[in-house]
Amino acid sequence: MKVDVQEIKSFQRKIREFYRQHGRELPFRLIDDPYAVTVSEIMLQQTQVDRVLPKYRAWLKKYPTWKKLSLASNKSILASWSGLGYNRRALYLKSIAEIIIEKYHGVMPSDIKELKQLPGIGEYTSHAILIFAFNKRLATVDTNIRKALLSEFNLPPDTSDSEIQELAQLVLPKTKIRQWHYALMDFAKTLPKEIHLIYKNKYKQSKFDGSIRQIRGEIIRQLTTQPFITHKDIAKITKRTETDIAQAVSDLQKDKIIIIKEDKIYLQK
DNA sequence: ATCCCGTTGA
DNA sequence: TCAACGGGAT
Repeated sequence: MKVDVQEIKSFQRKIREFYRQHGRELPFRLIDDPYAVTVSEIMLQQTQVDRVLPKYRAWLKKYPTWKKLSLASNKSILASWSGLGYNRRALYLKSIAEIIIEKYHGVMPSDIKELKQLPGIGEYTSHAILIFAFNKRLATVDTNIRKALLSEFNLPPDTSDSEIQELAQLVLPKTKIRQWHYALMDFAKTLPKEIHLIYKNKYKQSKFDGSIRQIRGEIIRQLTTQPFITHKDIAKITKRTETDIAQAVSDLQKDKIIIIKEDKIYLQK
């Protein structure tokens, strides 16, 4: 991957100018507290900003620190998460809080390897935390930034993640790394979707109505208002087949979201 | 009906 | 490498 120095400079100017005129001011762009940054980044995984905003504010009010979060019940956490989807993320966040309190004595590590060990934190989020909370000069690539780089440098849609990461590092400015990433993300939003992602139906999801997912959601919703539930209760509420319910329960169990004791279904822990 | 979009585990 | 995970606005 080689890119002309002048090309990099002009790209940087273009992105910076775009940000000066069209950059979004978002609450999680005004803070660098590692806890708040982590909460925002995990909420923002697979989830639009507009959906995250009210939940993010409410979450920080209710659980303002790692310590407070580590002491919260799963029931309370899942209730706060309701509406965001991918409920595993809420439990990941609580696990992270427990690890930070117990293993790191309340201080989030700033080492990439340590960060990636934490549940729910992968390639993108570990880098994002280092950039937004620890002010590191590092690049991170989400699908929007990927789209911006492919488009700007005329790269083929099948360019590998490692190549994109390398390019992102190459075009990284010397300073204001946080703003650079905000700018890239905002700029990328204005670009058309990647054709091959549409072609591969990457955004396609199976119908919600009648899905196992629908039952999963209902079970979790019920468990945020009562201590346990049975297969029979679920059948009555959802009017779904025993097979579908068994599947949903088994999936939730595998995801460590629920546990079963004497035919009763409880939230984990 | 379509759209958004990172991590995990097999 | 790839399926599974999610719900609400439009």
